[in-house]
Amino acid sequence: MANVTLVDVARLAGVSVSTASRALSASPRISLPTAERVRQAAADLGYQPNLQARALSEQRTGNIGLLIANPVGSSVQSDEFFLAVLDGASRAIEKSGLTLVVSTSDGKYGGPGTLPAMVSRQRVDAVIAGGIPMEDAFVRALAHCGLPVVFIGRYLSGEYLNTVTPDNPESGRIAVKYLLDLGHRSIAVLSGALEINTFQDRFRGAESAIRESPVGAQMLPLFFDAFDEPGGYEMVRRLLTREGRLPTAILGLTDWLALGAMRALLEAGLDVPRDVSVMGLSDIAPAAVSAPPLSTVRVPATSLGGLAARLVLDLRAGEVEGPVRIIVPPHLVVRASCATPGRS
Amino acid sequence: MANVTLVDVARLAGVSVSTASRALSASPRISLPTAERVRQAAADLGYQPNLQARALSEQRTGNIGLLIANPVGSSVQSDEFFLAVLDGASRAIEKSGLTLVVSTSDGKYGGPGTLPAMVSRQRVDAVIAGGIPMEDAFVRALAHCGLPVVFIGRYLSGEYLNTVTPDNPESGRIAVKYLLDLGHRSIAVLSGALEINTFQDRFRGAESAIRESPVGAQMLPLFFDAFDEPGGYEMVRRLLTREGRLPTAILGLTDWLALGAMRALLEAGLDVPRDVSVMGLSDIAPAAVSAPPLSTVRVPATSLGGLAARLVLDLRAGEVEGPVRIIVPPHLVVRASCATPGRS
DNA sequence: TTGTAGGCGTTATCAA
DNA sequence: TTGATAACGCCTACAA
Repeated sequence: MANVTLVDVARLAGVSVSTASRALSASPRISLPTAERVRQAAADLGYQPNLQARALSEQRTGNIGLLIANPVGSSVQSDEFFLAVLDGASRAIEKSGLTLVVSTSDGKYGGPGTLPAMVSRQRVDAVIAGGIPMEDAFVRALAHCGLPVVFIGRYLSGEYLNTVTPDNPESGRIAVKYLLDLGHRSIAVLSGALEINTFQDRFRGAESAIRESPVGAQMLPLFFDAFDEPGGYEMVRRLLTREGRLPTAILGLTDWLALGAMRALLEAGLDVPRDVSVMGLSDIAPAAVSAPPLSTVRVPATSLGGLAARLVLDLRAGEVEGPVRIIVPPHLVVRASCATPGRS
Repeated sequence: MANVTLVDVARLAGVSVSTASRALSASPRISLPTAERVRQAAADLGYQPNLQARALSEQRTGNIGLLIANPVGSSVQSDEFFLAVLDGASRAIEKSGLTLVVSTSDGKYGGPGTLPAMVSRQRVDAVIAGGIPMEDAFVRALAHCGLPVVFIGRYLSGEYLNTVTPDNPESGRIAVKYLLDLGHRSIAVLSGALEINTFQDRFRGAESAIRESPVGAQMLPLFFDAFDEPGGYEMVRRLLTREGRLPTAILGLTDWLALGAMRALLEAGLDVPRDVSVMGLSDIAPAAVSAPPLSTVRVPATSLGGLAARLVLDLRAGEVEGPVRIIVPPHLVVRASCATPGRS
């Protein structure tokens, strides 16, 4: 039953190929009885259209590319984040009968002609691109490749791209507000480099929450190149060795940063949350099972994938003009790593 | 430069299309000068073959499917495991000019005709399937779909399938041997259900290491349906409430199991590794940063993906007959969660 | 409403 | 060694 073609269907239904084609594509210029007869024949034969042939004829592949710029082992961003994105995208794309083509990429731009193979070899109609380590030049090149491109969690200031991003400023704000509400007035914020706009946005959100708060509060910003667990650990190690009072709360702009911070604190004999509260941002799996479980702000990865897929599908179909920006709201996840300060 | 076809190349080189085709496919029956001329023309024009057309002509798609049966949020198996597999597969497949098509799947078999869309719609030439929650019936149906299929980490006893699996018995053995060498003589083993052959194999390996050891040692097997972090936690909670001496070491047949065990131990005021040693199996990211960092046995996920891809490519090319079983060796990763017993 | 014919870009067969 | 020519399976004017 593998090689049933439209010719077979047409023959069985006693019509020509073109009629069969029209009947199956629900074209208007067809009589109801013939349409029904063709559909029946197709069903009986177990006909499946050859998508390669259709692609050739329709001048488009029916493939949507997903580019994952997330070198394994970098732990730069949670791996589960991308698997969730992939899951969301996969469902949405399959539902509309298209195919998801995936490629990992280093996200680096090595001059003209260095576009991902799926793009340069014309294997896809549109692409979804995600991953923090994408270089600006790479993003720019990709954005102008001639295909609809939707970026997840990444944008270029001053350029209009199709993007689906978590509301990063809001997530920073939510985190700080929560700490403020608990009564903290001295909060350290652990961030990756501000060149990465995810951090810039989260940081600004955190900052604005402090600024706009009626209660006076102090923020101690700390930056580091590595925004993974060891990075958070290292930052807090340094924090511990310096003079003066410790902040009563530490916010990691990434769960891994927060987890690293917690490790350093615990190792120094401090109690979390009694001595210092620790707050994360992302809600990756380890956050739920750390000791103590990490309070954090959840970024909905599966939604991001699904939304990006639907957007890119609309763009491909020409039903949406673009550029489009979709912003997905985060929400607070309270666990056990934060408490009211000052009981030490 | 998008729509340069072979016709354009042929015209520029002053030859016919068929000659151009042969020249570029490095066919033997071609003169060196013409071949060179054609190649030059192709390069000048930035020619990229239309793979849809090629697929149509060659009667195969040039797509390799990757099926990921790993419902997000189940934390059944580490997500990063599959992202690593994907990364390995993606690299290998792109290197040979083919395309990776990915689909998430629930791994359930709902009767005939329930094969994944990528298979039933003939979008791929071969498939790689991975994921623990795959049902036996699903595996069987997939294995007989008529395409070459390689399973990662999954097999059916009594059936010959193409598989790429970590050496599960060996990993169990390595873990237990390490504990034995440290001097432990009473080891609890935390396992998921033995119906899942991954656990059966790991468990048997652990068992055999105990049995074959010249020193007498006792093993306390514990089983549970959930093999995630809460599962490990729960098992050790129960272990702690019962009579008698505690084992001096606990082996989780999954890192998450071990991490859960560690949490229960720490919560009960016990010290790891002074009071009880804890050992994992997998080496997922959180293992490296738990407190204390988890000693474990590493399962090389990226290699699994790469090997599966190369195997499925060979199968597709008919260069390998099959069924083929590839077994990948694990290795010990020593961190800080295990120590010599009896100093409590 | 239906059928005929041409084209999408490749590869493969068969003469020349 | 090369060049017509015919598939591959589908879609879509255009004609009937």
